[in-house]
Amino acid sequence: MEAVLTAAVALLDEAGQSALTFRALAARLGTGVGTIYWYVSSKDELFDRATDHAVGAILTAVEEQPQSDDPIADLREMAITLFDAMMDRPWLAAYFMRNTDVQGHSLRLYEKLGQQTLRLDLTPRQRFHAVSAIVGVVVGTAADLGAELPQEVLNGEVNRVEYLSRYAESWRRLDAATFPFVHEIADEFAEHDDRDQFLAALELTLAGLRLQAETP
Amino acid sequence: MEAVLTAAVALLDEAGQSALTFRALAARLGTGVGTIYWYVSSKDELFDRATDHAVGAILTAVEEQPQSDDPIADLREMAITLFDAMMDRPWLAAYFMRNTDVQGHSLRLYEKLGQQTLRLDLTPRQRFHAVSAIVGVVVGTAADLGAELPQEVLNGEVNRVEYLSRYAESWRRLDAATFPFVHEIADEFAEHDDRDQFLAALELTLAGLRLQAETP
DNA sequence: GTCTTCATCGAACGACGTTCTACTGTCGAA
DNA sequence: TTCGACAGTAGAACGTCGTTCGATGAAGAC
Repeated sequence: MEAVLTAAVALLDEAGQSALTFRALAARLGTGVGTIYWYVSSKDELFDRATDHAVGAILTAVEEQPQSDDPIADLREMAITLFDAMMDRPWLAAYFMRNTDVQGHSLRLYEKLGQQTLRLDLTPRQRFHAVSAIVGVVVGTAADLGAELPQEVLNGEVNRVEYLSRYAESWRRLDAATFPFVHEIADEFAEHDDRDQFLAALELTLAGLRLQAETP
Repeated sequence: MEAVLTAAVALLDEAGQSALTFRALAARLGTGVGTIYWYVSSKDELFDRATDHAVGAILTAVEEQPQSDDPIADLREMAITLFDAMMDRPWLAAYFMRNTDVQGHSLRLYEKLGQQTLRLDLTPRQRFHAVSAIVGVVVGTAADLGAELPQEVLNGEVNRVEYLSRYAESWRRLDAATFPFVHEIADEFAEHDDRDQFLAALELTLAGLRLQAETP
């Protein structure tokens, strides 16, 4: 079981979601496909378990983070740790928190985030919505990343900026009168950093949350 | 071409992403699979075009919305319209804005949102990040919705609350000392409404944005 | 020695995306 | 009228995938 999961994670790390097939996994483990079905009842469950296996490492990293006197700062720190881990493993975003029966680590991580909101002056509902919003920002941004690049991931690192500039240029070619915003944005988009984009979105949510916690 | 797209959208509406196959589409149109490949070069492109086809209707709805004197209120209105459309068609979230070369309507919608930020006192980068964050909240929440229910969608409407309560109960069975947050949340989760959850997340982001636009 | 249980294996099935070749109709040039 | 170019159509065929199933081994219990 343990071996199955680490092999599955290795396949996902090496070549992404599409590389994790029962045949490839069986070949890597030197067994037959039927054997894997003895440990796992479907591909969805395989994904769930592999995801939770990887989340385990994130969880310990989050648990080692020292707690400050500002719950919102702690939430930021946790969200960033989670996001960074998902940048390394874009496939994580697609299955994170999808089935907490199987994903015990994910649930613990969710709990960890939620505990910070317990230190804020909020209603239970507000707390629930706050954590959902934060997880949404992390997973939403990371999920985009995972599916963004079509085939350019196979080539060198340079292709990303080239890919973005090609897009930016096609945007600049649009009529400036009907697309004023896209024009203004094109340069930003060409040089944009996914992590900055995530941090900005997170900051907006956290600012809103702080406001909510401070106003009676 | 037009017929292909409307048939594709119909299939997606009736039974979700997995129902849109080249064979099913061909059968519905009374043609062969090869014919569809004459109009569209891959399944990704089919999804992109079908998505943009559906976004067209959303775009006109958004364009008919009257403009108020508060750009942030207008942003809220647009985001809600987009989200509501995606609740009807959860498959939309997975492909929205994925390839603006093909998705002209999506780009126009993006532009529409961006134009509201032009009325705010922000830097271009802040505008870019703001629109990305808002689209992220909409698409992120809607994407969750689309993949949330495993087989329960096949049955009646009652199964959703049953499904949620089963989860909530398994959460309540956890140790109260190590899972204080999950315990507090369980009731909220059992009765939670996806739209409310989205509105709360949106409100946090918009509050943060308003703060950002007001502080020099 | 036999029974039961845990575990392994890979052939086989059906569905999928995609490719390929053959076919039909239409229409301007000769 | 004939002919070839060309826009569309059609479906068999290929390889890959998730999943199922019955056969097979291994190892302790009685």
